[in-house]
Amino acid sequence: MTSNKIREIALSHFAKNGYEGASLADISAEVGIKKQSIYNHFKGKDELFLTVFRDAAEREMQFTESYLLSGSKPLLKDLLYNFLHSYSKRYEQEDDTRFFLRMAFFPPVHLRGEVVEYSNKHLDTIGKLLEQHFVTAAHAGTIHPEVTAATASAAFIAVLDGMFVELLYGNMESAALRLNASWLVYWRGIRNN
Amino acid sequence: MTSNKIREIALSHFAKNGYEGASLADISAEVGIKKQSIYNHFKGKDELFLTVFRDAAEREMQFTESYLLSGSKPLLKDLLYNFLHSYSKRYEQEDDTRFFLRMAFFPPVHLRGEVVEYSNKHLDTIGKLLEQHFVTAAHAGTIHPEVTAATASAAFIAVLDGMFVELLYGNMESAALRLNASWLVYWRGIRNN
DNA sequence: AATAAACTGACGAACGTTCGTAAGGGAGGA
DNA sequence: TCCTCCCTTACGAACGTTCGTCAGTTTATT
Repeated sequence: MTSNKIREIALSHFAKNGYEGASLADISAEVGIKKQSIYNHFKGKDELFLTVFRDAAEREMQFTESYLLSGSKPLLKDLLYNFLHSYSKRYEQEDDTRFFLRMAFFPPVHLRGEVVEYSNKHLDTIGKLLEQHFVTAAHAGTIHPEVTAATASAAFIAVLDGMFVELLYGNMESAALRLNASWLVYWRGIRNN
Repeated sequence: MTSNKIREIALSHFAKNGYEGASLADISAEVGIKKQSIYNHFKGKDELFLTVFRDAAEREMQFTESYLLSGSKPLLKDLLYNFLHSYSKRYEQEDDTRFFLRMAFFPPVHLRGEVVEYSNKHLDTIGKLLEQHFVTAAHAGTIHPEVTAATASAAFIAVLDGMFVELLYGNMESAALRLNASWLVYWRGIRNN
């Protein structure tokens, strides 16, 4: 399906060059068609972008939920640690995450509203899913009483974002280094004993 | 001086819209001149951008050094905590930091080399300046022996970046909330006792 | 025969850039 | 003081290019 091919390639271009930096000419060239042919599948650049963005947002959401909704209840320590590593691997392999992250930070001005809405939804979901685990862990005494579930959750998302930054800015290796350091300090900071 | 006015306004436009999103027409209009007149002061868009970027990078560097080179040696806890808060306030008030951060993440493709070079220099400087304080603190027994100076430093920069993300993506209030959480967990994670 | 999806061709608008030109001010000599 | 030369800075007009978009036509599939 050409439409899907356009989606895929458009996503990679948006991720790499941003909305303004990505041109329909370049995208269509890589697809192997003329840029005018894109209009057989999408009304215009905006619709193409929003379609691609919504798809990516949904896949991000699904990944998160599939991880944090797990019926099995692993140890908090394992859950969090694996989540960080899975997400970093995901970032490395999937254009989705790079694209989603870049657009969440710097959306095209005239589509800002829609983009921000989806981004917030995603963050809220992560936050709520996490909080459940932290509350459970707090009751079980896994977390030090000085650290509330809300605090542990907020700090964890900060660790996640810090990892994203290093992935965006540095590379896999430097991100792994930072992740190890962040995780060591973070877990020491919230654990009980 | 018109040249400086161009610099200032160009910086704010680059910060808000990115390199491709900022047009010489918009910039010059806000300055109060025609876009052709910019060429009396700069060879072109690239030179304007690089000039502005180098200036911003230098000011960022100066801010960092003035803070972390302080001849007086405050307590590590105070130094770090105040640094985080000062930087968040700086981000709020200065276009410099927003601009620098955005361009470090997503530089214009054809100027990537130069931009990355300056960004790395800045990060290295922060890292080295921090490491000194952490080494000192480690010798003084302020930091828990399980946490090396390098680890504490890397984790702290991650906290800083996490704060940047929330500033970029959220707002001052949400950033303050996250900062409090991150800081509480971080300090618990590295302190001795 | 009908329909989807590719094509060619052209459009106005915006982009960064270059040209020649004119206004203004300071320096130096008559 | 006046005149001239030069330098700076602004301008209008236009450049070639690229942008996203629209209309009409051909090709391929069913």
